[in-house]
Amino acid sequence: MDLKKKVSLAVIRRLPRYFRYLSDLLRLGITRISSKELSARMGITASQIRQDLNCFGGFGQQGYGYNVESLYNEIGNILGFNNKYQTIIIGAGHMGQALANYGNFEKRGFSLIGIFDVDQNLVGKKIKDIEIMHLDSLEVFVMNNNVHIAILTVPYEHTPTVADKLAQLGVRALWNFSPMDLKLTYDVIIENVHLSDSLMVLGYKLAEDMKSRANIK
Amino acid sequence: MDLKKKVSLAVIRRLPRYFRYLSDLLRLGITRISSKELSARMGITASQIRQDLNCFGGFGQQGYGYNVESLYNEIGNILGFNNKYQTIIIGAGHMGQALANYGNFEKRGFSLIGIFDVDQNLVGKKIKDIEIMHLDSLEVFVMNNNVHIAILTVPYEHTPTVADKLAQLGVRALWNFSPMDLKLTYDVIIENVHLSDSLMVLGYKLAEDMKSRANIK
DNA sequence: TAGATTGTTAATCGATTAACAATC
DNA sequence: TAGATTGTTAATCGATTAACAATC
Repeated sequence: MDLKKKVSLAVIRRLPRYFRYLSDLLRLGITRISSKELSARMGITASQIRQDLNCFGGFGQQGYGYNVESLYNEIGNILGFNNKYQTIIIGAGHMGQALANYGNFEKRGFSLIGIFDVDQNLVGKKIKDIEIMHLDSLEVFVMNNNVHIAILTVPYEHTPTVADKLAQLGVRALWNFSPMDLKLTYDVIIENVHLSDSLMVLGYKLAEDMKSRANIK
Repeated sequence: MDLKKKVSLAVIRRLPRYFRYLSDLLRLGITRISSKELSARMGITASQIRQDLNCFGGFGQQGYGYNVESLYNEIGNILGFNNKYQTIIIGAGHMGQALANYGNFEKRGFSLIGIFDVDQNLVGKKIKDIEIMHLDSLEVFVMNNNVHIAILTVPYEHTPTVADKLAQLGVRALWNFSPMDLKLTYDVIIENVHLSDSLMVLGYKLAEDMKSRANIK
């Protein structure tokens, strides 16, 4: 049925970035933009911008460029901002609470409907009008609610167990903050964050930079 | 002086992952591993593993494979875990506090020496023995301390100003959590996290998955 | 109409994978 | 020595960039 070939993940990962730039342009009151201008702003080639966008359709017009607002809406659609995803957070530690408090997810279609933890001191506490529940009530909760996404911010050692349970209960996607690669027997969508990996890469870049500075001297 | 050509960022970004797997093997008491076995565990090709490692040196031995502990140490060295990086956090909101409380960074050489915010209700509060300071004291603090890295968890609109100031004061690297691409006139190392981009990609994957399921039915 | 800029094909570049001689 | 597995070169694959005809 779907004849067009799958868009590569490299392209998909650039979409949120396009969206942000278009959102900025919109705020600046700029109504049209050419791939060349956008290229200069974003620091990528105009060619890549046109290739990327044409994976999804011809949103531009020869001799004119792209209409900022309509392109903004198109990319929003592609990213699925019209969908509504029911989301829960597992692990109400510092990171879990930080994510719960981040308000911007809501307006992209991710609505938080539950937070779980095993710590009795946290259970009952409210974050953004959502009461933290005990992990024991997860099963019943998921069965009674259509949970699309679970955000995993649990300690390292509990990650595989919790992830497997969620998959088993039919949760479709996991946003994983544990520094661990999930290997599930169930078919679930996973997006890893691995913050510590990112910091280590920064450390590497910094070490390289310091080395090259030392060489110049 | 440095004749070997620069290792690509794609390779660097895999190093923390190798390190994690080796750390697991070490914990399991496994002393040697071949690229083939590691390949099976990590889900990447043995060829890629050997190529990656050989960017930095010949750590293996024909007919034997790699010694887990020595490879673990080598990668730790490459990632610069022996270096000590003095780190500060700008923005003591939920995310800033979550990062401050994350203990594992310390053992990778990132030591937290200061936290700053503009909110008077937060100033003076202690996180992990570090007192939150007012942003006004940033300048003096950076001049008196050798700050290598600043972690940026400030609101969107303040990001460019703060980033620029840090760069100007000589901070070498920024770990940026703002959903904004920093463009600095100063020469500073930047590693972006862009959590919301990651969530949007998850949303896209999920939407695709739901579409293909609907088609099968 | 002339100028601008897209959509798209072709060329290039870089990253991944395969193959195999070297060697433990 | 025979078997295993690396380090490294060559082949393949995919992603990025360049070029240009189509067209607004």
